[in-house]
Amino acid sequence: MALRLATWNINSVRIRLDLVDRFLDEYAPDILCLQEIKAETASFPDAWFTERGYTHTAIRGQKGYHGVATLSRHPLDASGSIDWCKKGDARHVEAGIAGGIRLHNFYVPAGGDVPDVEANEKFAHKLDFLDEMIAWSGALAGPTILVGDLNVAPYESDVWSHKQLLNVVSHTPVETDRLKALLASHDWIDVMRHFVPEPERLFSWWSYRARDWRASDRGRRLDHIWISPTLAPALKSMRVIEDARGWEKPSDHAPVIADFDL
DNA sequence: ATGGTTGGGGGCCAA
Repeated sequence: MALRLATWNINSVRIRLDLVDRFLDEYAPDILCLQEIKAETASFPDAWFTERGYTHTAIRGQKGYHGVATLSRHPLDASGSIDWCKKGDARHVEAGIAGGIRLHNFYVPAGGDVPDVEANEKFAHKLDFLDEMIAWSGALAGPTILVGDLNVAPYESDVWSHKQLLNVVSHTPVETDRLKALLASHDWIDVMRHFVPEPERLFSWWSYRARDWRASDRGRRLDHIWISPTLAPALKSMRVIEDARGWEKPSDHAPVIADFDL
């Protein structure tokens, strides 16, 4: 059974329904995982998705900030979420998909501007969140897929300039070390890097603040698709849809697609 | 060294 999975930090789902429509038309994922929906669960446009065949949903929204949604053409079961760092934030939702696979959709805290846990409690929260993920991941059993905006670009070629970003939140050693520990904690296969090994450039996010995001190409790989090693034989391909970053009124993140044959 | 842009929600904060 072919299964196409997509993950996309949409930066407000309601303001970007036209872009989502185009993406669904052109790429037809079976499952779409969104982050930063910026809507309460009750104001999520689920009827809009139902009309387009995404009749199974697992949504965790909150007012104004964050929020994740998993939308599927095939049944989802036993959805749930974890209250990371006991903050009550909507940053994670999980559900069962075909083949007994658990799918976890994450929006890891961005961490603010200053990479110092004493001066910046948002950065401390981000590191605590990653530490909780490492402990959780180490205890996982069964086939699992982890996707989402992890807000960390772990490798040198995941950013436009390793040296210039070493002290920039998303690529500091305390963050990249944690992401590598998280990868090791379950022997995760980093699907994007599986198909595009270092040192090839691989980005999924470009700042809104660039004059010309495509020309300057100062991107980072903040979005991820990871799978349990047992799912490796089912993995077929991966694409970053960079074009979508250039669509009208875009998200600052591009969607990432993985294809499986389960 | 700095500022650059976007969205939500309500008169700035988070990214």
